[in-house]
Amino acid sequence: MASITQVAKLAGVSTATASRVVGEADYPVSLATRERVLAAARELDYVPNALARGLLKSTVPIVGVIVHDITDPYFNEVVRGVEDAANAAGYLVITCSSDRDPARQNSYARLLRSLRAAAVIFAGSGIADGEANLELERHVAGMRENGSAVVHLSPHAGGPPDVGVDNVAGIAAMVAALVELGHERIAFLAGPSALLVARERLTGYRRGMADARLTVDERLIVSTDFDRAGGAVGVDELLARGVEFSAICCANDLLALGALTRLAELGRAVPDDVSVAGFDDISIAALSAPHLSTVRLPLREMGRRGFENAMRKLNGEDGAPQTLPTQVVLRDSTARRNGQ
Amino acid sequence: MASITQVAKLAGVSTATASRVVGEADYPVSLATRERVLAAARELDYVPNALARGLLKSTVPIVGVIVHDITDPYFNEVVRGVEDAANAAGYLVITCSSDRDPARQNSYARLLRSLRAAAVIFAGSGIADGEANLELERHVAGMRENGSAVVHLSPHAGGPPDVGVDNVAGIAAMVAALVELGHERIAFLAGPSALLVARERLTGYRRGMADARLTVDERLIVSTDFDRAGGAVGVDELLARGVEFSAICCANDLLALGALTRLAELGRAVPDDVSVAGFDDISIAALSAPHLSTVRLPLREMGRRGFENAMRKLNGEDGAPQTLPTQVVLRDSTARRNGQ
DNA sequence: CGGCGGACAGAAAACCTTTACTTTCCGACC
DNA sequence: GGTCGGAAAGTAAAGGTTTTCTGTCCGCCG
Repeated sequence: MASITQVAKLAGVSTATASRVVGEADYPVSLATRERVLAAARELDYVPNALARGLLKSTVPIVGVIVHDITDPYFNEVVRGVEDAANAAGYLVITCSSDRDPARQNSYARLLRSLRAAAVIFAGSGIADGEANLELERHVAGMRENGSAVVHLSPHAGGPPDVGVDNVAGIAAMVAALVELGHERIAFLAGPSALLVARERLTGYRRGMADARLTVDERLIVSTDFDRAGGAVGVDELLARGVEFSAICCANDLLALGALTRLAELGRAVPDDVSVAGFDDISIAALSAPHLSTVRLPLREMGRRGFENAMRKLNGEDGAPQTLPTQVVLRDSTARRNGQ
Repeated sequence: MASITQVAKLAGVSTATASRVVGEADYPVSLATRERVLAAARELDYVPNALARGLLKSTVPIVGVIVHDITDPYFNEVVRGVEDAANAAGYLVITCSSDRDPARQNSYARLLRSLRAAAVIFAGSGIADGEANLELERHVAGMRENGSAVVHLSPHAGGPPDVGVDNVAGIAAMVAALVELGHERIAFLAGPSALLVARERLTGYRRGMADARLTVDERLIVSTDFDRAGGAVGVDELLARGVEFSAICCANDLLALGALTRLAELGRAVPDDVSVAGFDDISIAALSAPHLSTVRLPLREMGRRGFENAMRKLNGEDGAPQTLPTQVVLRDSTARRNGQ
């Protein structure tokens, strides 16, 4: 492949001059010379070597996004937001699905570091795992030392996110909406307790119940995986406990969707027998039968802002944390409590 | 950040020796020396610079995947497959959502080229756009010249895919299944005619009809976008044409899902009034109401194989084309024709 | 007419690794 | 004892780019 040396030779100039032309440097080059270089570059189909440039600048226009699973609608929406913003700025996006495995997350962090990615965005929630987090912290420190930006979109071991939402208020608002519909015995499918974001959402549930002066029956809270299967298991567990409830509030949409499926299999009518609410408003939430009531998170916007936040950090600006708004959207999976 | 020079200095050896230890080269290094180097590397938190290494080898362990939209379940499933295989081999994956815009696709190709990515996988279908394809061909040639592998998972301007499915046979099989259920007036939502894969699927429809000795009523074929909105529009168009049909076969699941929604709005019962079939079997196909009958494509497997094919090409092996099997899966959106 | 500054161009260093080529050393063999 | 060979270590070049530092040339001012 053609190098700048070859372009320079063909144009009859030094590599310095050629570099200044193709790199659009702020340096005077006469029009005639410029055109000759451009012509040579076109002729040789010259494409600058990002590795050489990166070696020199010790960073490359790549931003890594570490997610739990790119297949999860929550994450691919966020990634798309990052991509849109990154693309406009000439950056490429590396996606890394860690499957919530701290070891895999660390291995990704190391690869991204070895690549000198300009920024790394952690889209998923932090995991409570002291050992692994120690190594992660080392990598994060290393990236920062190298001048790379590190951005979090969810609560993590090091504190609150750089760009995020108020999970506590969001869930509390949904609980309030459920209470408004006459529900008092509200179950909560909480997700994995090791996930920081799940913990926040559980806190939101407690807060919402407290705000409504309702006491929390601990048997109504069940820890689950953060996917559809978890939703089904959660419903079964609730039923097995034989505890009464008229609504199920879920820590995310996937759980709610799983609950919907299981409830249908069991012949429980939603929303007539029981109301179900999700959280996140992933794209398929409006597609289920019945359409899912949920709390909308500006997922794509979070991705965009995450990238912008990274750029600000790269420019030495302060990248102050931002909290984006959430919004309760009531569709068909919730209804006024039966018998009211 | 620590360089190998610093590691070498700390360990009291030459950079060559240090490199041989950390790079796990096939070269004898005494145990004592090895341990000293390793200790120094650990102490300095040394992470090799992939850019410097890449500059030397003129390739970097990155594979780019160009998709139409990472948010589309079809593509994120494929990407996940690539990622799983790539990850196991120590490669990172760059995803590029082109939104079916040839210009954007080209800009991605150029960036990937400038990065000297080891391989580029085109997951989406080629687009019939002579002008843009010319530039794309230049980029592809440039990559190959650089020793990078280029893999296609869908039909493209240059021919059939390296790893793909038989779209014609797949759709024909679904048409046969519909015929088996007694349907004769089968409509077809064809997707965008500029998309090569959509053309193949249309051919499949014609083939299926011909196999059943049914004549094709051209008014039953409607070109649409390749998303849910397109499915709704397609249904409206069919109705506007006032043409009779008892089943709708769709060129992909998103279309079918959109058709399902629109049909429900219109009060047409599925499958009692009309049967609906999709194609791809994306993860949400089993979630709709009613559950969608469709043709299963081994999406994740295609991603995995795509990566493996790339690796084979990189190793100079022949990366012969593979066709993966498809399978008709009948769920609840199709039924025996009314009145039979 | 001497000198100065601006516009333009080039030479060379630096970024970090890997590896082909040397060099050194030591034991073994004739 | 001299030589050969292999193990272990080192030297230095190369890969492509950007950028600092030097020049050169020309017009203009005093």
